Amino acid sequence: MKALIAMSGGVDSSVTAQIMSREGYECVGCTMHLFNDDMIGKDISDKCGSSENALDAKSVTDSIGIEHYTFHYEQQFKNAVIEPFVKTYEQGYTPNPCIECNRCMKFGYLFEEMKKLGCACLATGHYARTAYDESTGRYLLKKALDETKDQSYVLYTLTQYQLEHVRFPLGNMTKESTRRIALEKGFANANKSDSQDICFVPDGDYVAFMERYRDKHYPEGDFVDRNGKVLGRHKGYVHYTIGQRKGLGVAAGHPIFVVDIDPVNNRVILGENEELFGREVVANNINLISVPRIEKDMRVKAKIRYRHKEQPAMVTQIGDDTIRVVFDEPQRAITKGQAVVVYDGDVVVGGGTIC
RNA sequence: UGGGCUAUCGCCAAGCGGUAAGGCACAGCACUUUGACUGCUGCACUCGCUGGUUCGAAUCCAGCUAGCCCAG
Repeated sequence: MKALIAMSGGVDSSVTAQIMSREGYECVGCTMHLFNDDMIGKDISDKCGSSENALDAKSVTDSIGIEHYTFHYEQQFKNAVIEPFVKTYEQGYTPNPCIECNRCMKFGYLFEEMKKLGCACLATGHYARTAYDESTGRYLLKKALDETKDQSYVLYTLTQYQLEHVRFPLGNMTKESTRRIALEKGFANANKSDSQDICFVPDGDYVAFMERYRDKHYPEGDFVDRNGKVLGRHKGYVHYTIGQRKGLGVAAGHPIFVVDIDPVNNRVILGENEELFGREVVANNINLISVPRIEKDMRVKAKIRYRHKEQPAMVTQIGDDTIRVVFDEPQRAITKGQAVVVYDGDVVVGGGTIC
């Protein structure tokens, strides 16, 4: 059986290819080329989606002895990930580009390639698991066995069809065992550090990226408190996110945080930490996995950001494309643009974009 | 111009004769396939300036400078 392996050039996806190959799949490795250096304007040599990584991936496929393709998706990536990313910030929200990238690139365009190449499945290096629920006839997305590396949060957009055809060989492994395999196999990238930051913003300065991309400067404005009292000047509202403390440059005598962003008036509202807590989250653009629809209130655990520790909550479907999650305890910095993902034990029920 | 008050790190602020707390901001690191949060570390050989008293002063005294308040 033929399998397409999505390879970023990192350790995880390399080991994924190794495991799939060892399991007897006829593997084809591939790497997506997502952006060009001139677009980034910086050295991106060690980042996902760059040319350098395609070479790392190629060295691994060579050592395993499988084919390797590079797909050029610069335009698709720009339309599907970068543009929405920039637009979301401009709306005063905070995007999670990894989720869009998974939805549109890895499980969108790459899925098309999988079919074109006659592959039965696509394997990626995500730490998550899939399963089939006999009783409901639905494919499930489950947390990784190693919960500290679990990435199911960024995969909540997967459809039944995608779940049926995706493989996550690392889902029941620990990071240590993955790295050990890479070392045993002598992969060139065995000791490469984990990826982090936004792949197309390698220096972390996403605003500088946005200004290059838009060829404009986001104007400065006022920091104000709830009463409109000016507390200082901000560098442009797109620099900030709800709950942010660092980088404000406002010495209030005590820690002060971004509690709201007003893009229309180019104002950033500052306030106390306590003001950041809320119990209710409404999300749209939802994707449900374990059930076709949430018929009645469900007791769940939910996460409102990637590194959020899941919290007990009640989820209700309040529209065809909308859910409401009410946490037992108030959660800090519920941020529009981020995703809320709900879990029933190890199983991802679904998720949506906080609005 | 008379009277009073205050001058300590970028901001706020302890200190009251014994050899510069703390908070905020800032920087670095850790954490991390988003942005944040968080944690750890660092951050005034010096207390507006100049003299004086004292074994020893940011702390007492004098003058100067600056700012604030009251008076005019």
